[in-house]
Amino acid sequence: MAANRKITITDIAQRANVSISTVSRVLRGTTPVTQAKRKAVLEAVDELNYQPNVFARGLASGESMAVGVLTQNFGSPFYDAILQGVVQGLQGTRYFPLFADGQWRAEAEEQAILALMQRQIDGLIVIGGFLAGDQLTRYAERLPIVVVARQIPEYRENCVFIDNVQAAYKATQHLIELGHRRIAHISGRGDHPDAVDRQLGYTQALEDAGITTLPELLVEGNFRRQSGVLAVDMLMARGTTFSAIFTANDQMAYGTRLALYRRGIRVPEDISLVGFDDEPAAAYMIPPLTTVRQPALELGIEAVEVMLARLKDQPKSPAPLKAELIVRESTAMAR
Amino acid sequence: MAANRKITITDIAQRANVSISTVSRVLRGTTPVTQAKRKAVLEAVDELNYQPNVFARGLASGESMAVGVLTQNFGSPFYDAILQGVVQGLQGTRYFPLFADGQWRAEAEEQAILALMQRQIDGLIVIGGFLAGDQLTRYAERLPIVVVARQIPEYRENCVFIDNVQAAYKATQHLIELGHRRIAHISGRGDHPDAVDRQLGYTQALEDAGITTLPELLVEGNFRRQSGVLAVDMLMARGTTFSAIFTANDQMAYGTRLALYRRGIRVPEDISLVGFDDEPAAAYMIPPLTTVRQPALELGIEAVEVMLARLKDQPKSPAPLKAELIVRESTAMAR
DNA sequence: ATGATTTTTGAAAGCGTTTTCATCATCGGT
DNA sequence: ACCGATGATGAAAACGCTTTCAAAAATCAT
Repeated sequence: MAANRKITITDIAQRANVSISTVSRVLRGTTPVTQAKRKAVLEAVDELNYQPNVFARGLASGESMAVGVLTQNFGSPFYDAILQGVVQGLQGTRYFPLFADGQWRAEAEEQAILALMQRQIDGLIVIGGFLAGDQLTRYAERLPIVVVARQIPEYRENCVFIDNVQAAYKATQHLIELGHRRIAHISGRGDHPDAVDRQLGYTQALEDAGITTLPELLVEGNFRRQSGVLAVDMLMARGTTFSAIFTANDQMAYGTRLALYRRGIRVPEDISLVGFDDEPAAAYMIPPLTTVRQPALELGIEAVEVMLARLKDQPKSPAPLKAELIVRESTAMAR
Repeated sequence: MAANRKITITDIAQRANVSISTVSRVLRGTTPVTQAKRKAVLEAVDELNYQPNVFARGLASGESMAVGVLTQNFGSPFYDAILQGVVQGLQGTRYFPLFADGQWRAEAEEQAILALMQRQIDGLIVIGGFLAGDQLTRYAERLPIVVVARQIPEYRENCVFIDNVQAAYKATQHLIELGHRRIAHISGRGDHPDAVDRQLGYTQALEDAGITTLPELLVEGNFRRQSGVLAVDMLMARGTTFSAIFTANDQMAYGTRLALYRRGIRVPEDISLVGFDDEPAAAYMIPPLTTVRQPALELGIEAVEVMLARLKDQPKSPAPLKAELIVRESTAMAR
């Protein structure tokens, strides 16, 4: 039971009475091998509990059987849900995911990508992020990249995302249908495409309903909880009135909710609140949050599909995924 | 700018006018090399933007410079915080983390470990999990393992964890000091050591205060939000009364909170609630949750330290880390 | 200077696979 | 039976690095 020498392909070859080439062939299934030998090899593999050495394989074949996954931050519920999808999608394939995080900073992101590439990844899945589009397309010349939850115009064929404008439109529309007229919007970081698209959806919905957009009802957040509370402070300081708030993600909705709670403002009686993402926690907010569900898991899975297809040299366009409004208890008719 | 052939150590050697052995030596710093050559090599590396091939390295040296990190579930805030610590701790070292998740199932956990080992990891950090202790020690014969947020008696020297009994004791004591006498406890999975320790702390605190532990105030959850709401249903169905609830983690506290909200029971006016973990979201619960803060980030960082020390063959015992009670607004004096 | 050490260096032998290439066996057609 | 094709197989050459070993160069004591 001690640390007996690592067993290699040579051991298998001897045991099965064939050459190592043959062993390799049955293992990879690249070239036909007679039944008898095939069987002998497989048995030997089984008996000796042989595990091919990934490094030797990678070195010889040039393939790492690894796909890099760049997220922004472990612990962000929405991103993590996508991660889960990726893991799920990769399950059962011969590929292994290598994760790295970009910490919401283009620079860190770039470093992470470099580290992943140094690890010889065969492909890269980028979840969100801030890295400039052209930078990304530059890397894409070196290896297949698919981008999730973000849209890069010049690289559209490999982007898996939902229509943020439309999704935000729906959310706003819901509020309008409930009779709200003065609807505040707490947006995401202005340099983030998702943020601008969601704000656009908000504006359009208002416009289509003949409601003029008021700048004093708009405040820019940064997608984090804390910025939700700050945003409410800001809104209050401005002294404007409003009966509903639409935040560009759930996290900021939680912050908003807390700020309102502190002021004794009830949700949804006094103010209706709608978020964006439908993180698992949204259903447990007090009161449960009305929000736009992004199919995060599905996004992750789809990203893997697209990636695998490209790795197989049979490119496939991402299937369109739709966001859906989930009405819970944080929204009510305007008084 | 096309995909010019990958540059290798040989290119550097030529450019710097030395042998590849010398290049390898300056890169690894294993053997002294004269200033002049060293400089030449470094320049060549820089000019050609050379990146060593990890596979070739791993194959030749037998080291992968990768450490496996087994988590239970991306997306669990507490586990993710530890993950962050690990990432942070690894930053700047030559090691790269390889993540895998065990999905809260011993079987999946084992598979994940196998997959990681196949990737030739130099060490393994296991975060929590259910894999039997002896199983784990068996793997530990093959490569260095350090366990975080879990205590395995026979492997104590490599476990980084906090004293759950004491931490739960503090939480319960806090409730007692506020005048609560009938305190319910929603525990974690009975097969999880953390769960039993926390319950033990709860029982002891009660005992020390001369309060008898009532079985009807105890209900077993599974650490997930949903089980918090189920637990409250259960408690209610039993028809017992209580003025406070201590849940074995924050997630269940959220579920509990929601169940109470649905019944129109106020927190903390009617019932005080305390959680465990202090996930970032706890501060944003309505009302902000009193909870026991586990130093998750620090746990992760410490785990890495211990691992790196072992990898350097200079074993180091984990530093003790303490949990801390964070009093917020979900607890109040008993009426 | 000289020989004995010590340092620095290059050649070459792995590391465990994959894959090309040549060989050998097998097979169908005549 | 015999020839050309076809298929299965093994030998050996990569893959890009580390590391041992021995030679060459530098250093030291005398």
